[in-house]
Amino acid sequence: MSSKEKNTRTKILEATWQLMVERRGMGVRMGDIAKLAGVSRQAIYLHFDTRTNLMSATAIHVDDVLGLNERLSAVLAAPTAQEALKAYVDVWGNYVPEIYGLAKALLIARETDEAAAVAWDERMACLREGCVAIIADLIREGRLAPEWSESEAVDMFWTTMSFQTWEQLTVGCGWSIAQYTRWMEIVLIRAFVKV
Amino acid sequence: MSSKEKNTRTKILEATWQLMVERRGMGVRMGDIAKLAGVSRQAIYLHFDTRTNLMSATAIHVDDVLGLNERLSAVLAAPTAQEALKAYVDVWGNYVPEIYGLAKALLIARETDEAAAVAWDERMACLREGCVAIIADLIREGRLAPEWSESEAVDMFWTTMSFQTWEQLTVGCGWSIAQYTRWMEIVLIRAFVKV
DNA sequence: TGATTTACTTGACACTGTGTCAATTGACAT
DNA sequence: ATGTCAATTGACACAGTGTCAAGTAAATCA
Repeated sequence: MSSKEKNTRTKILEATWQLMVERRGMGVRMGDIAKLAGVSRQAIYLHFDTRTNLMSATAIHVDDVLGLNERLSAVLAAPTAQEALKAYVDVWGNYVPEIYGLAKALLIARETDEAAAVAWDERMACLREGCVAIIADLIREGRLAPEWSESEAVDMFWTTMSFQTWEQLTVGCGWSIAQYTRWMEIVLIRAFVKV
Repeated sequence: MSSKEKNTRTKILEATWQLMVERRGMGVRMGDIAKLAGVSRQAIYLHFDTRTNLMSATAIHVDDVLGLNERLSAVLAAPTAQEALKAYVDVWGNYVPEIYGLAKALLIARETDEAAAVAWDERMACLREGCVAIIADLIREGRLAPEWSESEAVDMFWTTMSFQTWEQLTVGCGWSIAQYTRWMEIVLIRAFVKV
């Protein structure tokens, strides 16, 4: 029953996803989504209270389908913290393009909408977990540069990995993903790993 | 004539500034600005085409009054590039709170509005100029870490100094300005200065 | 077979905030 | 007196979200 016939809810989520990616998160109206999903605009409101609600649900759906959690946590199995850090940057750097439009929309909605803020923070909390794990590993290996407290190191690591930084370097400065990961790894290792 | 009696244009700009700061850039309507400026809503449209236009003009006005350019370029007189870098982080870290609300609004408008994008990019170009100068000084002193190309170093420096990074560390992680400048200096010096 | 339920459609409408327009006022200059 | 400039007033168009009430069509149950 989960095979060919998608239910309305899923059709809406996937239409939203597609449009958000296509238009990089901009100018996606409820009516557009309804049309693409082959459903009436009001049907959307039968499943999602508000636009923001729909965006949050879509973000969760996408992370679910693409398996961000699995991808990120697989990385923590690396033999050393330093290798885990590098792999982490790789996974994230290559993941962001797949969610760019949606993430952008959520980030903008975040400023004016509580539900969007919660949805965004949940996504980013997942990223932060990996940062926590990697810094903890560095400490365990005795290789965290000594000036850092654990929490400050996590904050800085997480911030450096942020969506906005990714965006400014790639979209803003025209960097390739390869450039992003290369320099990111260098900066992070210099910042956190004792020489 | 420039003394006590402000002209309408200036009254509007200062009302906008005040409200943007008070409300951190959110929910500031044209009518609110008009009321605070003691002027009709339509008077605003006599001076500024659109809301975004007003925001851009306000941003320019504020940078002008606060003298960001002077503050930033004063820094470049430091004896060494490394000291200039530190001073640069200090100036910027302490400047951002003064423009936070307005910058935030402009950043959001940037996504949907060409004029806002231009205004924002102009502000950030000014920040970038300092980054260019400092990296150039480092090269002149032979102290830029050798893997960096000049342009990549500037991109990374500029991105690390970005408004969004400042925001995530202070507003998001609860850091003080002192924490921000301390760690920022450490990360940047490790990233760029040859040991 | 007919009654009820469930999911969706249709079209109209309220609301918010931006931007437009036309008619009007008051001050000041010639 | 007349013209002009800056601002006011109130009405309105427009876009997009969210609401509402009535209607339809298929599935489920008796």
